[in-house]
Amino acid sequence: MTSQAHSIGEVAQATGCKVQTIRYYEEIGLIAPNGRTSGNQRRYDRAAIDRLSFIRHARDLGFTLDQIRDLLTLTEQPDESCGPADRIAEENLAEVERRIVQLQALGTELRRMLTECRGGRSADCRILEVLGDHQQCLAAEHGASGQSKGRRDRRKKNGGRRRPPPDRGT
Amino acid sequence: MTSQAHSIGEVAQATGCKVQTIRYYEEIGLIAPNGRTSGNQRRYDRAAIDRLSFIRHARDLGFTLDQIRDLLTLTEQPDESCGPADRIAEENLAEVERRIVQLQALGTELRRMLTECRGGRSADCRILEVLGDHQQCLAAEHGASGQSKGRRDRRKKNGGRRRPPPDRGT
DNA sequence: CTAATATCTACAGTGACTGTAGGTTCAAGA
DNA sequence: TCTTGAACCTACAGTCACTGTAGATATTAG
Repeated sequence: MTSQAHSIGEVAQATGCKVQTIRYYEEIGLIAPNGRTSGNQRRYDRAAIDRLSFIRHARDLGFTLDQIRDLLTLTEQPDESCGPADRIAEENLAEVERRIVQLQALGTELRRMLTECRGGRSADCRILEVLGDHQQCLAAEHGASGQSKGRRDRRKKNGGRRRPPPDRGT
Repeated sequence: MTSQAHSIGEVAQATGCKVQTIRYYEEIGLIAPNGRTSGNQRRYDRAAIDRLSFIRHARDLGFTLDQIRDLLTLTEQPDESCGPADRIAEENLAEVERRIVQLQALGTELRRMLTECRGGRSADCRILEVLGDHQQCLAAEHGASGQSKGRRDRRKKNGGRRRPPPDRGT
């Protein structure tokens, strides 16, 4: 009855999430363990595993964590209309379709570049040439990057250095 | 002077990059200004604008900055074979095609979820049901996509609805 | 009891930027 | 010449959705 108490490792195994990812989801408030052992280790029940499976599946389907948060709220209100869930899925589908169109344009352009350039010197390379001159690009409307913008809370104080400049004399 | 000295703002205008992005590219060693004014402001010539246009175009076509770094090196060695450029483009094309296939599977699944669920209570919602149970998912092989996009406000159910998409324009 | 394994916290790092604070420089108008 | 105010400067934090590390502690099998 009392669904057994699973360790975080078992939950990770069962859901296909990494241990760190589960802890990360906890940090941002998506899931919580039922409790802890006397030695402070997390323990989860069956419901937590289901919740995590839901999250994982939705992530695989391209939902953002914010969208998933909303979907999870909906599952907790079974008598409410599921219109919001519809809307989230629609939003997501529209985004997926936009990205497919974009990627197809990119694919076309890349294939064209590749068929036009087969060997030779860099100076004659169609790839480099096309990249250097957008005029030559057939896919006038390729804007590939899926940028994101969003927020979430606290943590992280970063001072990370990047790869140092290669220091070629310009 | 051969080529006029442009401010970073003019270059941003001309290439469609943001001012910060240009400074960021400088930080990671992709471009550098020709020099600075006595007041320490960056000045660019025509070649820098071309280089930045190249970068921007390649980014739009889905190349990573690391790939772009390699492509730029190639443009500086016009007598070398352009085989490496070919290979980078091929790599990119393969990745693009992989993503298209995945996104198409996602789209199919989302459309199916949406057509099966039209209104009703959350408790009966096919979307939430399918997400909760991977068995019900036709796209058996929708793997960790890593693709996502989204932005919205505040975590934890606030009412804050979406801002207009701040997508970087093309 | 010991050794191996699992878990804990806290933080840095990823890619490709974007945003902010607080100061400085530049160019145009009075 | 002086004064605005826009554009610029640096330095750093923050974004998404994690992943990886270090060093300490807990649990478990033998």
